[in-house]
Amino acid sequence: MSTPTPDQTLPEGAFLQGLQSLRAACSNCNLRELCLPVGLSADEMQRVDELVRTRRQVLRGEHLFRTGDAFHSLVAVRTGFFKTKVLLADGREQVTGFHMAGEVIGLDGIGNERHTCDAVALEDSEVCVLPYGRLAGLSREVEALHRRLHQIMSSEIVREHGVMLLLGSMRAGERVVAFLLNLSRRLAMRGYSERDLHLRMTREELGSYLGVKLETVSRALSKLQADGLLEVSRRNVRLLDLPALRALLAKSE
Amino acid sequence: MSTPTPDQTLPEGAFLQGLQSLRAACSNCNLRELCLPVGLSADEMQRVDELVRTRRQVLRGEHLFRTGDAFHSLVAVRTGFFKTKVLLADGREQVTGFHMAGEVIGLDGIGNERHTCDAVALEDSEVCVLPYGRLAGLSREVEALHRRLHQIMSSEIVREHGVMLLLGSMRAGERVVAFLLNLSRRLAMRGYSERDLHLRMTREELGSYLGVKLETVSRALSKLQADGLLEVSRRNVRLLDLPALRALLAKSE
DNA sequence: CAAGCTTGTTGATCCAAGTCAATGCGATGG
DNA sequence: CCATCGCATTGACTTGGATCAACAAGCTTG
Repeated sequence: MSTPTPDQTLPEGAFLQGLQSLRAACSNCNLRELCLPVGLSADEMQRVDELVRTRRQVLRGEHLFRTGDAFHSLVAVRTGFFKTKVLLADGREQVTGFHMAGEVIGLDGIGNERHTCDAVALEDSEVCVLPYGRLAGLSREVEALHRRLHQIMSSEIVREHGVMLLLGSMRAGERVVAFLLNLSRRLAMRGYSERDLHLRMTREELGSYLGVKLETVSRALSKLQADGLLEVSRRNVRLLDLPALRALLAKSE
Repeated sequence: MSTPTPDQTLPEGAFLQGLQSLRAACSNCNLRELCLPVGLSADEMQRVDELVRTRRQVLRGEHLFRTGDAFHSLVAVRTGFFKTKVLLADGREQVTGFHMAGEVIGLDGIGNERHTCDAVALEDSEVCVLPYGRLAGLSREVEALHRRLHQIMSSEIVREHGVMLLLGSMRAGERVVAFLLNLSRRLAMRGYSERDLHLRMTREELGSYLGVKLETVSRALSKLQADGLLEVSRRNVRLLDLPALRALLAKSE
């Protein structure tokens, strides 16, 4: 795996059992600047720690939840990578998002106590389980947490507006570029290179997300490579000319 | 206007000034079973009444808010019809939703205190202004309101998943049918006919929402009419065979 | 009520992306 | 170490929807 892992702090076999609880705390998690506890004071974060006890391992290909599952918890991605997808009656599926460390999934379940989409790990991953009832309860006591929850949901709405714009108004090549730049930005926020991307999904999954066929994704990438804007080798993409890529989106070619 | 108005309870020129506050109350609003106060007890609803004082008239074509505007309030549509849209740098726009009585708009602004889309009235409308700060404050005291706010945001996320499915995985004809059935259901929930629809948007706006061109919308409607599934006359649509229309979506043709 | 908009319909043509098919290439496992 | 399998690429051909264009049908407005 060519990508560095952000999580080197915690030896897998911590020999003091007591360390387990410390291990599952937001307070000393390196994602705390990105994840649920943004905007919380040290005190407040400790109160959140008390309910974020459970971590869960999800292996590549496993479902975190499925459409129809009862909703109990949100989950924050700690390591790894997920896709969420919705299904049409005849089996067609639409990937609605890709989710990485520090992002919260499961918001769709709050409304009617059932999940309305599937979440699948695209690589071996670890998530923090956030029991919704307790989270909601605490958020009525801790204003910053209340705000943060609203903010997370609102941001998800805004993100989806962006996807709708992409699906409804862009051509295939633009969609691919928009996706790559979005991924680049999210990786940069986490301290990774904004130029060297390792795609965690197949061309088919990416195509589903972008509303095009896998061959179209492949051709779009080849075209961008031919134009000298990036290098592709299977799932590794190096963005060679970020300004030019951004310009492709700024004005419609 | 061929559509009945749901609001016949309140004479425009109420002669007792005191009635104004009563007028702007959720407690005696006929939309209370659909709108913000769903799930609230009578007592709780009265507490919400105290912050939902302001109504605002928005004329056809007027903006309720614009991208970049500072965010202060959510708004609940009381009468009328709105579209929300996002813009691309080069001017292309994507309609992200159509909003009718009882629906709450402006959730996109919570995340970063600025609106990220435009909301425009498609007919003369009236909205209830819900000052966000006070709403958030009250929701920390009134648990049912807290739950309801989360539910509204979650439902919006789920709605958008549906639009992504539509934009990413359906063909033009299916998109039009999905839209009509969705509108039909929402009208039925409000006590209107599920068969007689009056579209409030142009073919172009509908096309933008559906990710196709206006001519394609027009052709799809003509095709459905030729097949005997509905009648179209400009903006009036009568659904003649709801089961058949639903079947078009259930299995891919 | 005629002139001029805006909106909607329909036809003819074109092209971006879909479909179908062959090939390549890395990983995995017997 | 070779066979297999899943994933990706590329080419040839097709097609659904876009584009361009003409026209119709309501509305405004003078």
